[in-house]
Amino acid sequence: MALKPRTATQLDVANLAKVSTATVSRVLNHSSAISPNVKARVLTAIDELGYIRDAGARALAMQRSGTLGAIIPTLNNAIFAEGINAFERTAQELGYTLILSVSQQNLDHEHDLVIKMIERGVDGLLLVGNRHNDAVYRRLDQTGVRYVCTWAHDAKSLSANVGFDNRQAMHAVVDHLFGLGHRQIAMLAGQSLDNDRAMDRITGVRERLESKGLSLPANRVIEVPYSVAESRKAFTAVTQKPVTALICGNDVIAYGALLEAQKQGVDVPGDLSITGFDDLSLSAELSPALTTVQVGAEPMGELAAKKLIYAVDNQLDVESALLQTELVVRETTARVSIQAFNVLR
Amino acid sequence: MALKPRTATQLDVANLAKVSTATVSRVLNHSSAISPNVKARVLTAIDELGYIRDAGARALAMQRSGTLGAIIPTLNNAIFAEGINAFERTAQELGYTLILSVSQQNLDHEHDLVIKMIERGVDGLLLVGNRHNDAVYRRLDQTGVRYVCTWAHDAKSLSANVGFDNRQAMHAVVDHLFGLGHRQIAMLAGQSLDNDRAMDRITGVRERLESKGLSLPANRVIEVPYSVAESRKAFTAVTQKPVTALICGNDVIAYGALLEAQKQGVDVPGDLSITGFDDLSLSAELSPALTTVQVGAEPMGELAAKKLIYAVDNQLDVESALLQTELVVRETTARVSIQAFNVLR
DNA sequence: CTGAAAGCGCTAACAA
DNA sequence: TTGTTAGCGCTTTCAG
Repeated sequence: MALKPRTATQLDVANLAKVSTATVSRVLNHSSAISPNVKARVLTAIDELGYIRDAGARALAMQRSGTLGAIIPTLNNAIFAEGINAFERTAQELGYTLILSVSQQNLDHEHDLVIKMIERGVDGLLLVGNRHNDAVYRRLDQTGVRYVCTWAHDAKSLSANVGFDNRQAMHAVVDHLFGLGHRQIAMLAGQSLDNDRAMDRITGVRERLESKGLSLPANRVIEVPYSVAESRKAFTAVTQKPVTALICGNDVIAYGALLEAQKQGVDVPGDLSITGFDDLSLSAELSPALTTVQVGAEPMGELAAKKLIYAVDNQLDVESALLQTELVVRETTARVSIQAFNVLR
Repeated sequence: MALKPRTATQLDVANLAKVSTATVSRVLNHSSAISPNVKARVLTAIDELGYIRDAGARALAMQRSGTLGAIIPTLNNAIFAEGINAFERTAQELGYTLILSVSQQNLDHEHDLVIKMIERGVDGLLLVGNRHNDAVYRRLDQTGVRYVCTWAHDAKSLSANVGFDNRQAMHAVVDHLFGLGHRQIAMLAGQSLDNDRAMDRITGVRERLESKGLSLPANRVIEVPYSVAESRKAFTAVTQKPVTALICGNDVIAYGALLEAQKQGVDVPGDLSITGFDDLSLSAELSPALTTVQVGAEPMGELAAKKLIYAVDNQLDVESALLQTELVVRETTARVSIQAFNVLR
């Protein structure tokens, strides 16, 4: 069966049921009252022909596709996968279909994908972060496609945000470590190029340290890809100077730091405290269990879908929502010890 | 801006450029030779109006959407996320857009999603596994939508398969453990309901054990959801009887077993050998590093996209491909010790 | 090389 | 309650 057979159309159904196509459309859409008799005939005809309607033609006529787009940096990061999983599930429940594209963390590429999404006629679009090419905003405004930026929340943003405040979340981390007596703090951050969330996390750490009279000099922060292996490689360099606490850009990076510390015989949290960000499900299971920031990717994905669809369905602007993060203190952070872990180890 | 502004159409471009819509279509599709002068006028008009074409209308006219569908059990499993990430990337590179739906591991739900995919006019469809409702196969044949079943390979399957042999992969695991002297083997499997891959892995273990004169009685295999926490809970029960080796349905389950063993003071691999399945990137980093089966989700996703698109573009049947899995022996498996780990621990 | 016109499958007035 | 008739925005013969 290499040739695409011509499938039944509404017209075929109409002919078989001896009604007009308009009537078929009506029973399919429950749009107006239909006599039981006619309705039954139509339903039978549909069944008999195995008719499946053409959503594309429908969208063309209705000027509404029933699809939502989502453009994310990568799927190879459990936290994005979890958020999109929830977004898709919610969209599905509310009658929408998901079109998904991955930008590979490249904003120019993201722009091209936005155009493609508009071509596809998505009714709403999910984007990650608050940093996008100007052309993206221009196109979105021009076409009136509603969109929501997630994984971040900036009160000053002109776009709708359903997300959390990355900087503030890091403030809580710094406060926690400071309260435990840590003064020698370094950071293993995510790569900030084209990534405002990673940037905000660095900024959050830095500004909070400075507000306490400390600092985060450039040589105390190393940026790495979100990967355990890469994180391990950078661990030694970032702990070269005396360091009692290491703040990681996300949980995956923290796993790398923790595993490498253990391999090098550095006691966590005795010699070194480590924190993560995301609270992946594994983080609670490790030993020592990881102190981290819970971001709630699942509720975020769900809420983003709801807000977006509500706006689309009611022709309103998308509403923002600020989600709260929570510092989850577990076993990788402890009061700084007398003989702090240092370069002499 | 709550109202969707009317956006420029091909007709607007045509008017501004003083040509016919057919010409606009031609320059957009590079379909036939155009005089440089006319082409320039069209391009200018497009730019001036910020024209973006309507893929839906295009699909209706061409009877081809340029989209690929994918229906997967869940995204909350790194291995699926990785496979889909590769599938999407490849589709994108070849000019296709991905429509993604999650079936939540429910075959009836999957059927509904297949119908929706057909409504959307996908040119090709990716499915996971070889077990689907009869109606799914019927609809797919009826409409002529090409599809490929992944994450499994069965030479007897009537559908195209791009995947690996789950049973055979487990044979290698059993052989490995047997070679190390293990005779008391139990299994912490994935849930086999609506999941032929999980089922095949159990079958693979069982048939290989039996071929060696051993057995896998029902009380030696416990099925658990793919979650570290759930796996930990089941660990004690499955190791109740004397057991020297534990085969896990995937890496996540193996993580749970490993962590719980460590917590209970069971030495791995001294007292108990543990194996996983998938070879997630973390598996190589743990200590002890996990012995597992590498399945290559990334090349599989890529190949599935290529095979599917090739078939669509050339009106051919989709070709199957059998991918090889590889047993990666690391540190969680070892020769069975004299005083085997047993119920007396 | 370019234009005119038909039509992809559906919905939405407007009539009846 | 039902049918008729325009399109929705695009591609594609067929002429010229």
